[in-house]
Amino acid sequence: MELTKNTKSINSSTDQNKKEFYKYVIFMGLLLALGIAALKSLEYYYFAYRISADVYIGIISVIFLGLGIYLGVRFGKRKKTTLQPDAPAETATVLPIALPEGIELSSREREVLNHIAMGHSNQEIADMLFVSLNTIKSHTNNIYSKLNVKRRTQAIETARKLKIIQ
Amino acid sequence: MELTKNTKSINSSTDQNKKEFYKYVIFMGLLLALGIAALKSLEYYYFAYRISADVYIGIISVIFLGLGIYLGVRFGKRKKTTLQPDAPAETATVLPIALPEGIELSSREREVLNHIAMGHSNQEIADMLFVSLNTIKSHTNNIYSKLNVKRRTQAIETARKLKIIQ
DNA sequence: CACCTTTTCATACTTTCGGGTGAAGGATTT
DNA sequence: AAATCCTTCACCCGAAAGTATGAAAAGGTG
Repeated sequence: MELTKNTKSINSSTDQNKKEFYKYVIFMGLLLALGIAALKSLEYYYFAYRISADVYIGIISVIFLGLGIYLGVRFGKRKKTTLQPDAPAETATVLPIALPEGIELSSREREVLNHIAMGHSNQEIADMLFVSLNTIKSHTNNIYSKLNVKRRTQAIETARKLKIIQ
Repeated sequence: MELTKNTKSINSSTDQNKKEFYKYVIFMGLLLALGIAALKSLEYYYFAYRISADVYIGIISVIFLGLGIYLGVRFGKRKKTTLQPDAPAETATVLPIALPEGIELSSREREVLNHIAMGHSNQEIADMLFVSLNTIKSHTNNIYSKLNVKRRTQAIETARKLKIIQ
């Protein structure tokens, strides 16, 4: 089960990377065109107003330096997110994950689930809702059954993926 | 004891940032000097061998573009190692939400935190990272101390608010 | 090298969580 | 009225999580 999850997330993330790559190729092409246009207009000024050659070269240098830095930062970040094992895997899983049938939490269960996601203990939830600890335990166990999980942290994750909370 | 540890790590990390910053300033200066030298030598060839002006400008553009990309990547990476693992996290943390002093989780702690957020039990995390359960317990307790929480669910909530995860 | 942080691990103890089972009162639907 | 679901509560037991304390090895820094 764990394995299937992993492969799924890997595949989807690869697809996303491809898309991002194409995006960047197009983006770079546009930027390059823009740069050449800027260069040409600069050239116009060069001949029209006779800027010093040094200044001209300096401007070009600065422009391309800035462009390069920008691209570098962009690509650096992209590489970074691609290489990261944790966060991207998770976000990638969010999209293609299957929702387990017509699960419906009751209103009370949703309420308890929200408290769980806020980091409250069962005792705290019981106190806040003016019911007994056992009641909250019942609710939590029902929630776990419906979400098909075994722990409250998993319940938070699953509920988040299913957009039940947040 | 825990507190002292935190403040110490904060100070040292700030110092490290400063040092790294100075390193990069020097590094950039050197690169700039190198770039100018290259430019001048190119200029020499320009006059000596009468390269076409377009080619000359093109070479300059490419050089500075490469330089810029390199610098951009370097800076992007630098930010990554200094602050957080996730690109959006780091940028987002600065802007919107209050960060409780200079909290810095170690890389291993961030790793464990991600596993916690994914709903894994301590035992599962221990198995996945090939360390003992006690080690994970140590990490989790350190995380709780640094995030000033008492439970793993609270840690998830806080980390999410602080954009340390997701 | 000394110092500090990080990462690792251990032991022992307490608290919280989760699983199983059962049940009672209320609301809604059939 | 019977069936069903929701909400409430109880008890017990095992598993997981959390607390406290200590310590040792590895890596980086002055």
